[in-house]
Amino acid sequence: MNAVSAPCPAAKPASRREARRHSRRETILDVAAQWFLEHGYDGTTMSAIATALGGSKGTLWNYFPSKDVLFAAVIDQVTTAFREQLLLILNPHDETETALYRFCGELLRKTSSPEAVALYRLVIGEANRFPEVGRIFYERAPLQTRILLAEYLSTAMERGRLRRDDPFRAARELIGLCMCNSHSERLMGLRAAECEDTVAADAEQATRVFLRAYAI
Amino acid sequence: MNAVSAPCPAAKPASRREARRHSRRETILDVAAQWFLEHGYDGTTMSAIATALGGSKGTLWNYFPSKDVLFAAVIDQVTTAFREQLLLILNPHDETETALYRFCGELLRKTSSPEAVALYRLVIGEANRFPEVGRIFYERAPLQTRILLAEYLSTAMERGRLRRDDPFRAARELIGLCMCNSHSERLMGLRAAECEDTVAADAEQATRVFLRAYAI
DNA sequence: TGATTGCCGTACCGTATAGTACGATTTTCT
DNA sequence: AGAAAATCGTACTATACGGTACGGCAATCA
Repeated sequence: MNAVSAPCPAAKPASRREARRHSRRETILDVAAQWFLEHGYDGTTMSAIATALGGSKGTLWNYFPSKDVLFAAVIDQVTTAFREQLLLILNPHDETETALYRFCGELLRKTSSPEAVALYRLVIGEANRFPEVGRIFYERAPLQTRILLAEYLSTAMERGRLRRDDPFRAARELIGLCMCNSHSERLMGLRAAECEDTVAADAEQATRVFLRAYAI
Repeated sequence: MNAVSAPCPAAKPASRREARRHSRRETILDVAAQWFLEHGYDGTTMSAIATALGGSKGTLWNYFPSKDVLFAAVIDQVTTAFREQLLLILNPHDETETALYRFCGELLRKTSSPEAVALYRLVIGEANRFPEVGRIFYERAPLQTRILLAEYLSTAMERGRLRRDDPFRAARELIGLCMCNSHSERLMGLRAAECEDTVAADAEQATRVFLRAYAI
């Protein structure tokens, strides 16, 4: 068992310096993330980040040896945060329709937030220059979501609630039915935020079509 | 009626100079398109384009007054070309299943080509800096495809081949079922080109699920 | 053929930016 | 308290890039 509320692995004795250094690093990552997400890689300058930090450039380079490295660290942190924020509810005690409907709603709300859209844009836009970035993001967020849903669908198929089929493929299809509504339009900047009514309607429609195709 | 094979509106008398100028402009657009698609906006320099042209920078600025304007012109040209290349077959005399299957296959082949992927990336990555670009691309390519499919579906519904429902929404769903298979993975750089077998399998699966959901 | 127009090559300007250097100052460790 | 580490502010280097200027050469036009 780990000690309770030990956020840091290997539990460094947390000398004052170490703690300060750690929190400073987090602050830098937060500020940098804001800039990268809002202005893209080239639109973000190290000087701007340093200024926004209220610190000097020397300090910035003390923590990250180059812009590339800082960017990679930001993507790492942001995708982790995104995955954690994307933990989705799939209550096995709910009616299948209800469970899926709620899942779709959550998925839509979270992937249509301005931050999520900015992250998608950044990852896709820099996929050429930083091939790692695409993989990291994909494996942390969309793939995890799909696995989670596939497990649920698998159980539902075994219990006779859904027609038996490849659950991993079915998961992809339900997610596709959700996202097809507006995700790419949003990525291209054609839609602002989504209102709750639209989300509910889209989630309901996706669930309905999916259930028709996978009825027993 | 327009004159036959008059590619240029207002049919300039095509003095030698005018013709030369026109073709030069096309060449510039082609070269610039290659660079922008492969390296992105910031990764492309005007000097590089000029060198690739075999010409000088002065000439480049003679045709386009700034990098922004050149980029906009490139997007305009490339999206137009993409739309034309995306004209899809929907033969009303085929069996519904066959028509849709062929449509899906074509759609997949065309949207998964390296050039198409590069274009999607460019548009999405620069959606912040060039808000126009997203709209232009969307209205020319994805929206046209969707309208085309919706018209076909509408007819099929009227003829009793498919369950009556909103054809425009149904079109979005079929396209979503196609694209969900691999499009976003490709945008993030996780897949290379697609082999024909995969395309066929994906098209078949999308058609099957769609038809189950929209059976009469 | 003579005037015009466009193109090439190259040098140049101004600016922006990643990254460095360094001395002064503050914070932390022992 | 005194040593060590981190931070700050600022000035600086090197480079890259968008865009301009200009003199000479080739194609085009009338």
